[in-house]
Amino acid sequence: MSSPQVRVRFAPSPTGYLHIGGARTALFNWLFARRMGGEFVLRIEDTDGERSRPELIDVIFRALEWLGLDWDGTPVHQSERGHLYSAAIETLLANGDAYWCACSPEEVKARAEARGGTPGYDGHCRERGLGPGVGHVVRFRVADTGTTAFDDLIRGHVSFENANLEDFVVQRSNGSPMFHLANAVDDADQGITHVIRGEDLINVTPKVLLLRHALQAPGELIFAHLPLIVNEKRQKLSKRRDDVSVGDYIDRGYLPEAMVNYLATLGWGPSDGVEIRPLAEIVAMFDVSDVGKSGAFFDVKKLQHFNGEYIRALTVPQFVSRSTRWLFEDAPWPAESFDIATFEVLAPLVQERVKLLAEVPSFVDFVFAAEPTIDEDSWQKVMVKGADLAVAVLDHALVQFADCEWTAAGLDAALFSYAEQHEISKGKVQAPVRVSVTGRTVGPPLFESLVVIGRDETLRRLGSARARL
RNA sequence: GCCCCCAUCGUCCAGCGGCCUAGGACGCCUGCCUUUCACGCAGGUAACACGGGUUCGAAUCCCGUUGGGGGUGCCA
Repeated sequence: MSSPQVRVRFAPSPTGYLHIGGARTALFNWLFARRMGGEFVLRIEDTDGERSRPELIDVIFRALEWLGLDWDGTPVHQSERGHLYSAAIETLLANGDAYWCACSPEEVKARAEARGGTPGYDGHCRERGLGPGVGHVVRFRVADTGTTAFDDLIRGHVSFENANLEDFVVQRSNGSPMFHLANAVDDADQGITHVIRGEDLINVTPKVLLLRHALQAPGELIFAHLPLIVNEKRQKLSKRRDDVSVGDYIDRGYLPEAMVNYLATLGWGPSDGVEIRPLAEIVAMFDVSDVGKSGAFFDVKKLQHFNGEYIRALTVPQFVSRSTRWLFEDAPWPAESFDIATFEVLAPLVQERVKLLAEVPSFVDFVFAAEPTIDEDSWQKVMVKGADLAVAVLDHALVQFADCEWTAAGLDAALFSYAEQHEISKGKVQAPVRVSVTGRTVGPPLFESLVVIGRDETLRRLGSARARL
């Protein structure tokens, strides 16, 4: 009757914000679950009371929601399941699979150095028959011989010599469980079938396997270790040195569709080579065993390209609505001078020019600010080095714009009559007007911009710039 | 040090023994379009780390070397 249901989990630790690596792990778990018609559940791994910051849990949930990775059921918090871990530890102790250890971290380290620098616990308390006590931890007894191995969906057969595994801690001296233990217990308790996680955790897999075996966990857990996402130096992305907070990408105006799509191309790629495509298609094509093995560089330039594509694919109303946040928060103009209807006129022109939503204000600031912000390089190039032409063009525009038809076509005819008369390229002729009115050499199409600004203000800015020459 | 993993253009992916003169995408360069920028379009640049095998045949399989990464916590 019950076909083997697939159930995967994303298990963030609330010691920081959701970062790019975590988002990718969550995404691949989600893709696998949705592809297999299984479940994707969340587990908050907050066994380390000192490092966990409860307030971050909600931040992580919101980032997942932003990405569109919906989860099944109610998230489980390890901090509320202490009894399960305690019971497991009791079992291990009772069966002789674990023992109490009174060695402090300093002692363990000192003995390791005395041995010749090989790190790790030496089994000092293995046969001492110790019981609970202040500063005592519980260690798992790893067999001295044999191997612990597993077949990874991505990496194939991976095996470890037990002799290279130390007797690791399963319960801290403060009584809280270590994550391997909580992990083994929860995966079994929650009926997890597949563990898809970063390769940085591949070395703890034998510990979890040993624990599961000792605890007689039912079924077999299938692992898939994802290649790490790396920085330009090909090192694992780090919160300290790299720009990895998903929240920061939200603030810069990346679209979640673009982020998720891009993340899906890191370590995996559709066989037909079409990278930018709807999530539903990715779900349909996804297969964990097709995931690559080597680290993938997080290329922001390529992410931006994806984002630009997604922005341009938006309808104009969608673009306007998605941009609003950047139009009101920290915008480079007084809030009261902003007018959404005016923005809507320019929106289509801005939409095809930005790669990030956060860039939107810089394309329309000259409309809402009292004065254009003059870009020095632009001014130098057009108004100083090209002063002669600038003077002539501005004088021409000042006259022509005073009574021409105030439409893009009317302005075009009025200004470019100068280009025709003097056989100068339109590009050169429009530059002084653009810099005078918008402050820069680049921006949305000029005449549409002037229409929005209005005749009076355009003439005022033209006159003001002319006076500076 | 020890353990584990990895190795195709600068980057991401395709390639799963012959279809490879190695394909697509980003980036970069050139041109076209054009009132700037951007978009779009047309081109170009550029890779199977090295050495041995296996095979009629290897980017694809095996071994080694080199290089890179990860782990080595009473963090996860």
